[in-house]
Amino acid sequence: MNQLNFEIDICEELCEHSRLIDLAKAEMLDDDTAQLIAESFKLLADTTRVKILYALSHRELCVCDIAAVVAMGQSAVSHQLRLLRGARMVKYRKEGTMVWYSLDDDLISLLLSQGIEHVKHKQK
Amino acid sequence: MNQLNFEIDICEELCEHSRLIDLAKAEMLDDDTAQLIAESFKLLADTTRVKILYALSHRELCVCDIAAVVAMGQSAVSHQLRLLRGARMVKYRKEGTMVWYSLDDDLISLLLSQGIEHVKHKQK
DNA sequence: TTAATATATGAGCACATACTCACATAAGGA
DNA sequence: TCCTTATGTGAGTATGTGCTCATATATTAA
Repeated sequence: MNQLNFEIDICEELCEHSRLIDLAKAEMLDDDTAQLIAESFKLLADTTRVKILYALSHRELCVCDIAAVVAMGQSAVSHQLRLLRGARMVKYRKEGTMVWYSLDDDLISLLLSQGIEHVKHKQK
Repeated sequence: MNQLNFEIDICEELCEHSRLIDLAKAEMLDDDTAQLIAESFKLLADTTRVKILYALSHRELCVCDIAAVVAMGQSAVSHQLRLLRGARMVKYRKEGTMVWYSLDDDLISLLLSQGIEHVKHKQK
């Protein structure tokens, strides 16, 4: 009688539905995983980086080309590339003084295109 | 002789590769679209919101249940739900004084699971 | 009406982020 | 060697973000 977990969605105590909460808690992502996921999305959550990744999803480009394409300064682009490199979303190869960047894997490109889908869908 | 667009990837002037840049510029997302995409990802770019959306991807929950599951105050959760509502990532229905939230469409859940895939993949 | 409960929201604050500017580094050519 | 070019990075700064706290709103019950 000390357990009151009815199998119905009725407010028990303080509005909380213990059964639903227990279920949801049991399958919840742990803090570290949730944070890693958030950090991945964070890298896709900036206009400049979206443009950079979108450009790279079509072809390899060097830093100053990227700067020209996204219409930002070389320094700003370099800073962003550093973040993307850190998350291994882009890879690069050096050729003399130039550095050519490309996407590190296809999942990024897939995520991006689904973001685009989402936006189109929400615009109706 | 005033056009120097060789079909080779050799640095022409100021390092920029005009042909690549022209191609990339031609297919580049316009500013508004890139910003909408970034704003969508921004909503997935926070640990608390990731947890909320993940919980809602399994079942409908009311506000205080969500608060219990993600271990945050009701106010904090309410603020986050407001953002998610604004982007139509979640929908809700009122039942008395309670409000039940659920995901607005399956694309969000798909995006989330691909974010999770990405993290798993990068962790090797 | 009054009280209780569930949710929403405005203000304030601490912290994160994305630029710019100046300069560092690295590779090539004269 | 010295100079030029391509890229990287630290510092500073303006802006954005996500919480807490207090309070507002809305619904239900007494």
